[in-house]
Amino acid sequence: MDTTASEKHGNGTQSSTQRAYLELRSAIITGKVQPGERLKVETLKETLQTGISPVREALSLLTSDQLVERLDQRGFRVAKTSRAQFEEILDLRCNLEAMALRDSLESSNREWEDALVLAHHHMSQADRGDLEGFETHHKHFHMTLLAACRSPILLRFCDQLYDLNVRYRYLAGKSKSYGRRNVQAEHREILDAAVKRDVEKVCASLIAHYRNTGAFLAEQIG
Amino acid sequence: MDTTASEKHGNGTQSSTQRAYLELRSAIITGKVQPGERLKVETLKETLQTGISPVREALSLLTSDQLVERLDQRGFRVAKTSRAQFEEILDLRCNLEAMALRDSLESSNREWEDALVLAHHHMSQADRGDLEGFETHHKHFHMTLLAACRSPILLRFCDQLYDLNVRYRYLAGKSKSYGRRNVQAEHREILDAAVKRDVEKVCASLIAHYRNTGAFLAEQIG
DNA sequence: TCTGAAGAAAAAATCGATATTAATTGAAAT
DNA sequence: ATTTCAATTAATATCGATTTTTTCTTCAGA
Repeated sequence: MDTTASEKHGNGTQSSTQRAYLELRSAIITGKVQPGERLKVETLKETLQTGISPVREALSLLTSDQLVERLDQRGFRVAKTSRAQFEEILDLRCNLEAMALRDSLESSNREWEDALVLAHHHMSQADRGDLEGFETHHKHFHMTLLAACRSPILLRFCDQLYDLNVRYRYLAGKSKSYGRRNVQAEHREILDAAVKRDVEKVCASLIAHYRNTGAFLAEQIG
Repeated sequence: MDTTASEKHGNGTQSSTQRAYLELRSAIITGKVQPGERLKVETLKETLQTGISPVREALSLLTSDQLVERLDQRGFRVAKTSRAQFEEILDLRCNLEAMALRDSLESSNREWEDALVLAHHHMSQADRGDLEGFETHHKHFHMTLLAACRSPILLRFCDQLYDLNVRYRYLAGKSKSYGRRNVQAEHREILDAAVKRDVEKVCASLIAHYRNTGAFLAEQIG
């Protein structure tokens, strides 16, 4: 029942803008709308069952996430993808997450460790068939790893990069099932090293994990 | 005559949203509106001489730049500042710009070198009294340094961090004039090392430059 | 047949008005 | 005097309509 942050005030309402933003973002990440596809406000208004203003605001927000491109006065379109960008994202993630991870481990405490163990447990029990469901847990595990890092801005960058990357996973992985490699073992290795606070080991394992997945996906993309 | 990217199509028009965005962003960075200050749409509509929609879109865009915060259904306000955030930004800039700089130098060519020399020249000739004018040149020099880097996303992060940082400069530097340290010499050192493609030297000089300025500003902020 | 200009159609951007929601004030009750 | 609740006020969020811009189509002229 992850009803997002906007439930702070207690009431279960969520602004139309927020709803539109989340739904559209999900559609882009999971590939329900194609890279480069034109995003017409009139069409989205129908699809998202809302008015023009929320749609435009959602699109503005997605622009900053680099998931949508704004064209002059010619509307919006889904951001294009490329092999080059995929590799760029991979490299950046390795570098930035390593930074965040070092700091996270350094300032980690018991609650963090507990949260991480749980995140791993939930991920390992998640149904691999349900790609979207599994992704939620997978992201949660990786973000929890970094969560103790004291730089919110860096965490935001990592989060953004994660989403950009997941998009490529959906793009490539629609046919082939995800997880023929021993991803489970890699996650386990990361968890164990993290619990031991073995900084160098965790960083190495995490980067290896990303590069492995990356090499596999790059192959699919072509 | 830096009339932004939206002049692509040749006609000198600029959307209201873009105008509002740039003007408001500048007002926040230069401290014309205070951190934490409420941003009422009705008021901004007057100030920016435009309608509600462009104002709201501009605010959405600024939210992603981390210059504006969105409150539930209670509008927007200027992002708060803090000593902690100032230091966070400083550290991040050192790390990310070093990354970008290494790659930029590696893939640099003659045009890049020429552009850098010019950027430095223009900065050194700019009037120090005109803070805003000088800032334009200063930013241009630092961004040109990184410009050959092949990771657009990383460059975007650096750009964003630069702006977040400049805000603190304005906040601190309104009274005391900027440049009592020998900033000129530091820039010169960076330029020379860059032209020589001495990667380690440039990175060291750049980081020293940031840390010096940072220490000075931190003192002002308190 | 090709080129280019004019007009028509489509879409985006913007505006003003309405509906919702939160903040404030003041009165009543403890 | 203080707290609570209700009514008022203010501001946000949203919508439908209008204006502006771009794109598409058609038709005249070379």
